[in-house]
Amino acid sequence: MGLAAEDVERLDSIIKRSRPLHRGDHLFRGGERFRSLYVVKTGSVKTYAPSEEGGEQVLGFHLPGEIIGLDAIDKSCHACSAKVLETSAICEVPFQRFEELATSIPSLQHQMYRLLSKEIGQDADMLLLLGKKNAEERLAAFLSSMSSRLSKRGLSPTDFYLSMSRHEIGSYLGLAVETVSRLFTRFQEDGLLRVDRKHVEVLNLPALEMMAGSAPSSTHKQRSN
Amino acid sequence: MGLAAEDVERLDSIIKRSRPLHRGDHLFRGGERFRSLYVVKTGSVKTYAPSEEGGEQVLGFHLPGEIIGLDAIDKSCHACSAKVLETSAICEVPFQRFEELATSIPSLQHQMYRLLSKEIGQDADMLLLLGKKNAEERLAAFLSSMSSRLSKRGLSPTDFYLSMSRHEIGSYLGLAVETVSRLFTRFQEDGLLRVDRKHVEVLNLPALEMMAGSAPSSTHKQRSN
DNA sequence: ATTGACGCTTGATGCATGTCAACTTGAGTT
DNA sequence: AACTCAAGTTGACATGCATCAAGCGTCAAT
Repeated sequence: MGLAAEDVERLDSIIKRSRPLHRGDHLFRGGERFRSLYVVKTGSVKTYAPSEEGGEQVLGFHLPGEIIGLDAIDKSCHACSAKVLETSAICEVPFQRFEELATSIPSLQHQMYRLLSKEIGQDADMLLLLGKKNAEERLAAFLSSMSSRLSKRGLSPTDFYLSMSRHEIGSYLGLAVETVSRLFTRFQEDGLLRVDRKHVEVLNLPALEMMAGSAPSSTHKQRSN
Repeated sequence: MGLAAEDVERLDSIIKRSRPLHRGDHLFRGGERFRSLYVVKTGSVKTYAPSEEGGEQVLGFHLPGEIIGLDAIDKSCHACSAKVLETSAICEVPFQRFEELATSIPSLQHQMYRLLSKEIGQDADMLLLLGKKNAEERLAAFLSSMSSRLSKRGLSPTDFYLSMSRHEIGSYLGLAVETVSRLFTRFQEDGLLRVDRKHVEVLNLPALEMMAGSAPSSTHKQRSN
């Protein structure tokens, strides 16, 4: 991404590779001091805000190639927790060293700005989703997003396993588990998907994307505020 | 904020100050090329995503001291539009120059990371709000936020004018105008506020903050997913 | 194989909030 | 003043989705 080979090497040298982590392991917990960013190599991770009395709000799912912890730079302290959803390989990037390195490599610094900015843009998309879209559009958007993110990594955009539970999907999308379950059933009935537990086959990706693109399916429009 | 006087001067020298802008003026529109960040000096600005057929989703309100345009760094192109809500003084910071400057001032670079990170953290708060909170909690959170942001700038935390319409508040909070209106009325009946058009007096700030802090008021709890 | 726990699905019901409609108010214009 | 128009308020009604409840498949441990 526009870095000299020598710089890539320098960057590589500060990255820590840990042994594979397993389902349920934490990368960090809310309240801990922020030291490193984490990059998913393989597997998947969820970030969530533990709320009082056991409830939790899922803030995001992180697939290979994606970065975790950007929100903690500001306060030098993690506001959320990150938990591994399946056996995963994660790289740790000590932030202070990274920052020193970025100072001497302008193009790295620029990439970092872009990365942070991209995250902000994605959050804005999510805001729009939660603010304006109905249940059906939300799940369609979620599946479209999974599809495109996986295909970016060379995986099938139409055949994949969801490492998160229905409950976690619901929390992420601001829906009840039951609603998510019903929608999976409906999407299958409508010939959009074939679903078996965590295994999803997308049969009609364009239709899903259309649905996600804020075009209510029923003739009845709601939340047009 | 940890910058040498000399560096502050250098930063100052790249900032453009424009004549005051007026209600309805645009800082930029979605699709335009990204060149500068904007800092609100006085007044207020809203950012919004124009959707097809005239509808718009309000993405944020920006008060004095706050920065606009961070989401556009990634694609070098604005994804949303920014419109001035009242007569305002706005500073323009050409981003390319800023970036060059940051390269030679490590502490400025660090501040920039913090700024971007902070934005991400705030978006996460908003995600939580839209995903989990009911109408009452949302408006309480909105008012608490306005209160604290204004007081940071030395303005009254309990007596202020809202420069945005009820419709815009509704769009921002994912609620219908009517719901917002009813809530203002209810808050007033409950002795939390005194409201007259755009003028708001907060009579019981702690109660508002309590309400916003994801504690459902009615005994009936909902959206505990 | 049995048990238990958990995640998922499905149906029935209720409520919060969206939608529709009518009215009021305030601000600007003539 | 009288008029106009947008913004806000309020009431009546409709509905999408949460909630409650029950049942079922799956998996791990015994």
